[in-house]
Amino acid sequence: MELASKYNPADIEQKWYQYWMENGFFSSKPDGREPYTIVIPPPNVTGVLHMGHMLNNTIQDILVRRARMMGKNALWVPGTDHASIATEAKVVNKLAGEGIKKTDLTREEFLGHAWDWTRKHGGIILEQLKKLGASCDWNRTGFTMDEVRSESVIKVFCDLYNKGLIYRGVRMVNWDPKALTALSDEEVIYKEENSKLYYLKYYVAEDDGKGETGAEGEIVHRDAKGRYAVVATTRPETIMGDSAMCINPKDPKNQWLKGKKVIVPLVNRVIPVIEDEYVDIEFGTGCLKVTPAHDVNDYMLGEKYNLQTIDIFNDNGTISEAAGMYVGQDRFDVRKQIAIDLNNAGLLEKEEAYNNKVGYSERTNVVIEPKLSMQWFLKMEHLAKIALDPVMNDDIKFYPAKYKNTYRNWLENIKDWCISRQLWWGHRIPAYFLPQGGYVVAATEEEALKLAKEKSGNQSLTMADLRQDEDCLDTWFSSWLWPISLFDGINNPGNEEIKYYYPTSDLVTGPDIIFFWVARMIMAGYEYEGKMPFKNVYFTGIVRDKIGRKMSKSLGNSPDPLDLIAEYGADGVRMGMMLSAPAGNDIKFDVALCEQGRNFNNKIWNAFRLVQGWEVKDMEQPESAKNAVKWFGHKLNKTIEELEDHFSKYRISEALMTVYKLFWDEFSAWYLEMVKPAYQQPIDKATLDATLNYFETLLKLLHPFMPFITEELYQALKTRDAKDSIMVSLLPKKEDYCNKCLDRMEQTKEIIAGVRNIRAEKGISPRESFKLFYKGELDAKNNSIIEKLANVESIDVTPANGVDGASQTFMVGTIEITIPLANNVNAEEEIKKMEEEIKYLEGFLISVNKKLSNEKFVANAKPEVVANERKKQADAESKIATLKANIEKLK
RNA sequence: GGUCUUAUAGCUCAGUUGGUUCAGAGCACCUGCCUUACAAGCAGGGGGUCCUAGGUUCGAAUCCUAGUGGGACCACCA
Repeated sequence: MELASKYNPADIEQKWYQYWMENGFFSSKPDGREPYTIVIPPPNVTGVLHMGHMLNNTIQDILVRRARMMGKNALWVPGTDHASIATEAKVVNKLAGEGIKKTDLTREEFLGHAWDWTRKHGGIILEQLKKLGASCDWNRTGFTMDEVRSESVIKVFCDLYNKGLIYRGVRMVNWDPKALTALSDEEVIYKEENSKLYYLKYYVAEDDGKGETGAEGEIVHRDAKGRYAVVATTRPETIMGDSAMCINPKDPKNQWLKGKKVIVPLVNRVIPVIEDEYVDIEFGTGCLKVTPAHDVNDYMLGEKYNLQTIDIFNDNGTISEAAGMYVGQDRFDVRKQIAIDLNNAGLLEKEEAYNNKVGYSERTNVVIEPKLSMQWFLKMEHLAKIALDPVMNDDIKFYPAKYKNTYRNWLENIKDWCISRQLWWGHRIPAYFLPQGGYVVAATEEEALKLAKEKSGNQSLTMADLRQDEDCLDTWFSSWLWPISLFDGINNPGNEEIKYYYPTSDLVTGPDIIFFWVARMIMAGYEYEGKMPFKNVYFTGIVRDKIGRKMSKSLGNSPDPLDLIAEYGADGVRMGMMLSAPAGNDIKFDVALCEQGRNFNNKIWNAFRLVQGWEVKDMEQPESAKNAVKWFGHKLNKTIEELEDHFSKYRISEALMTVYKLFWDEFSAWYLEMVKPAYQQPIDKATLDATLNYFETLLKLLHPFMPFITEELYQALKTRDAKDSIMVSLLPKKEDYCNKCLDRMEQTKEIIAGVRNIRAEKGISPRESFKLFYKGELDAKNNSIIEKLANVESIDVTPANGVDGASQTFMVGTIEITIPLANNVNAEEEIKKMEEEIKYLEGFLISVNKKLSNEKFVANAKPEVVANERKKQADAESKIATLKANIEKLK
């Protein structure tokens, strides 16, 4: 059957994925083999595939497919994350579109909608991963909120509570006024912003009207209304919450304010001036307004000096009743308005442009409000301690290692983790409040009731008397158990699966979640399994567009991965991703790389077309083919060795490039040309068999990178058993190879290239054959190959008196090759060329001689280095002599 | 402000303990070819002050110092 000259991936990808699934090649059960385990970083359940996922999952698939083909029991566990805030926000939006407010629904009703949404959109991303070729064991698909995982989360919460590591209290937390929930520190992203610094007048209360000029250095502001202090603030809308003004006691310019009281502008409340060294004398005017309810540092001052805390914001970021003014208006509207009002009242001294950093919610992208509230916290000191050393001493290896620093830095400065969220979509906190106050923590209602009875001494309590905490847990409080909970290690400690698959082998993820997820998994791993959760962590880069911008929806610079797959094939896209993705570096993605991937697929396809068209005949194996077969065997083994080295260092893009060159340059451009019979001529059986075997080996080496085309050709190469597949075949083990043979072939290639070069220069057709002479140590083993590929009719030693007539020479190492050319030589040109080379060699010789005449060099350098220089010297001298002789002859 | 990281061809990057394998690869580019597997191809070719300035050394892309320009993370700025 005639095959198309272009490979069409669409035809086969679906077919083979189906085949793999039907035969259960992805699934794994514990057995006697060495396990190799990866757990997927669970994508958001309602998310869609983006380029970051493509990169991440391609790498995981390459690793797991390779491990499988190395005979390990390879398991890649897929799953999704319930993504508390993100999903809840989506559901709230969707309901809003239908005119339903979350506040109009009961918790149960809302969760009903959320589950509907999850069922509808959940798993789309997993289907997309299948298009990419991901070899996940789909039967094991987990979800952070399914039964097993939920039970694990609750159990762990109770355990940590009972260990005294979880506590509840009022603290200043990051409040998201859109999602209406607290966030952890890690969920706040600080962004540079061009804002304004407002200078507000705080008049001194009970001013005597006269006042004194300040002592030297003091700045005393005074106008018709009296003396005043100036406070610089970026947030004038918070003045309603002011409860003090603070100066640095050592600040000379504000000495006059000591002990005074000042009046909050517009609000007209009188507040004290306090002194604390926290205040930066250099900043603004050295006067700080203290708003304990709305700033972390002010909160500390408030605690220290026992100041009143006035919470002027509602949860949604509007001004509360407590403010007394602007009630119900949005905080940013009020900022604008209050500046106008202050100005009109003569209370705004000036405005300045100012650059500062503002915290935004990672999920909803609204400005975070520091807010005092009652939350649940996990103490981190103990957990940080057990997680630090294993990474620092490389029990768990980071690739690239530079992230060890980042990791240590975070762990050494860690703060307690706020784990409660004022959301419904998530694991509800298993704390139950008693009617008379206090609470109990328990995994089930029954236990809770029992504990409540004990605690209250009231045996007649019923469930109806208990009220479960409304909050749910931070999403990461479930993700951090992922490598354990996927094997049910929390609920069934020491079960067969957790014993076999844990610790997992490699984790592939982005550095952006090193704190959110990686560090916390390590904590949970040691706390609950007493062992690391994974042995190696491969941090991918961020996928950027080709001019370096982060890919984002708003920029519209992110291609749809499925469109790419449709255009270039999954294999082509996988290769495109990997070509540009050294570990840890950001990758600049360019569709041109997918094109390169597609072209490579086509190259493989066409190599197959050639091979499958050969007719075998009972005939002797030509000398050239025999030598080619031997050589390629060595080449293959050497490359396998290189590949193993690259993989051991997680240099995956280099590994790919190595196979790429092996297939394209060595196999297609050289080997196949060497063994290829003339057009429509048959091939001998030995060569054909060897070639088919090599082809199969190459497909195996390529398979982890390009699963689809390799399966297609593996199956087409020869008749296979019913349930055979390349993906469960074994990679060849590295065997010894002969370096001398490899070197010899490199020399052979150079000679062939030299001859081709002369043809190109002189415009001689490849069909015109000629004789070749050489001087020097040429190993004759590959002569038949030279004859074939360079179209040379004979190879002989150059006669002592040279070649008759015109000729052309070139050097390959120390061997001088001469080709007689009847009428094609321009003597002058040749002489000129040779003279140029002599000039270069003489310059080279001078530098070598200089080195060798340097006594210090000869004395200090390693003997082999000196010997090398001597050899260089000798070689250069002999080359010069040869060239000079040739010039003489031409003259 | 602190910590870390990085600078090599037009682009993306390799370059291990300093020394013939040290100035490389892929892509892009230029020239010639529709040569019966492949123009998504074949054969050739050009291209770099290894960021700058010092230093160590017989010898530096490689080690040290400083500077400049990227990048990342952390902290803080009222």
